[in-house]
Amino acid sequence: MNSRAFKVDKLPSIKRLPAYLHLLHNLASDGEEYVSSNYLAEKMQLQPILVRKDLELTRVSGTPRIGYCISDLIKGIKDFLGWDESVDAFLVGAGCAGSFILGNRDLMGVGLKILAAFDKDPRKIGRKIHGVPVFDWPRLRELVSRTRVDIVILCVPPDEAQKVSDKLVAYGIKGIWNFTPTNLVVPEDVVVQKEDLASGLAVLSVKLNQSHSALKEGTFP
Amino acid sequence: MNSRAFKVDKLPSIKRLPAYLHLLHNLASDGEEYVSSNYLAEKMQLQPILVRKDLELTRVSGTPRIGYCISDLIKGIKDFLGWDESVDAFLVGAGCAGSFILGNRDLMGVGLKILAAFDKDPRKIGRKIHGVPVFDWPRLRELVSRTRVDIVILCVPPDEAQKVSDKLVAYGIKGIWNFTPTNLVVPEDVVVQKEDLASGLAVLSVKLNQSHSALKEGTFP
DNA sequence: TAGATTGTTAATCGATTAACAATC
DNA sequence: TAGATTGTTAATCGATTAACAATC
Repeated sequence: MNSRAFKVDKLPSIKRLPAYLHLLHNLASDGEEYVSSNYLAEKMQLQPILVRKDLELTRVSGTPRIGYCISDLIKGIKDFLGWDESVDAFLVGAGCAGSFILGNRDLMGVGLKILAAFDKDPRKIGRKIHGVPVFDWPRLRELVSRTRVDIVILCVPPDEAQKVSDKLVAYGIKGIWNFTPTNLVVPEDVVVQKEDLASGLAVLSVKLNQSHSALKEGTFP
Repeated sequence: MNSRAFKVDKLPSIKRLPAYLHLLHNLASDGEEYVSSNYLAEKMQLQPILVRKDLELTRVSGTPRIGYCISDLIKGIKDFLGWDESVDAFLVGAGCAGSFILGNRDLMGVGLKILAAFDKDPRKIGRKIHGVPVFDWPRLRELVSRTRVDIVILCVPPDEAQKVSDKLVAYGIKGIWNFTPTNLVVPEDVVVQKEDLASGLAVLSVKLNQSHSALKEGTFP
């Protein structure tokens, strides 16, 4: 049971790495050379010790009194994530979700390069969205086999998601970034990362409710 | 330190609630009345016992041999999240991120109702995006005070995020759903939920790398 | 009744935090 | 040197899992 899901160590730390990367890029473009765990912790609202633990993943070591070398950290994080070279991906379904990703891919710190988008809508085919060409669905098979891309960003309507996923798997795709609310069933050598916006909203809702009632009860500072 | 961040209990469970809700809605529309923790666990790739623990949050109790009453669970989850009535929100910045949310809001299981969007782009103002009217930025202040909305979905460019956030706070907004990569600084009675797409990509990247090397080394089943 | 499923209590596991030594 | 910051080791905390009793 669940042996099929890749057990990855230190998932919470891994999830924080891109945020560190973003801060580090900002610092680097400000001309800074070193950064302390304290600084990163303050910006991200974490404990400094947690930051140091997280950065251990990169195998980069800091210098007491000085901090970590920013360019080393950037390299270290990218290296750890496999973002040293760009991550090539296709986008399937070029609706709102799709163009959201397309519009945000530079925010992801160079990690993501979307080579092509695929859609059924004839009005989109042949055009470009955010600089990425949109192809007709049938061309996906051919392009997958030609280009060695192994991530697909899945942004189709929920009721088509499983069907499309099955095809992607048949074409040899090994990683699916799933933006649909559908729980996909895939073979064990395929990795699915499901993105669920609603869970963020759930957290926000609960926190707001709690802060409201804390206010009412006067337990709030 | 960090006393300012609302400490919320059982965050992982809370994050899973919307996914249960989605499954339950599907089941309900198929005419099902009861569901077992086993079924939900299988769909979401979790252990059944974890599902039962999660559902404890709702205070709904199941019946041995039969399972949980689906409509009770739906009500229980919505109630716990404060989604029994719709969550009213404004969208600030109607770019790609914005229209992504607008396009996906029905997927969130009724939780979210976006009353209005605000943008600086004169071409968008006065039009509707996914049925939501787009207003000029200056009208935000007035509408916030008139409508009792307390969530804003923040989708502006990263370098404007802090400035806009300051204004929102000044207008009395208590919850910000932050889709920018900027680490916002806000007073302690304001809740910020930051959404970071890149962290999902990080997890996917690491899992893919691991599965590749497992394949090479033959450690993969 | 027998068997399936929930719910409770305890055990384990992993993430975060604390304490402090090492080092520049 | 003194002091700031990293890095190590142990402690704590919370989430998940296991075992099993309760119950329909």
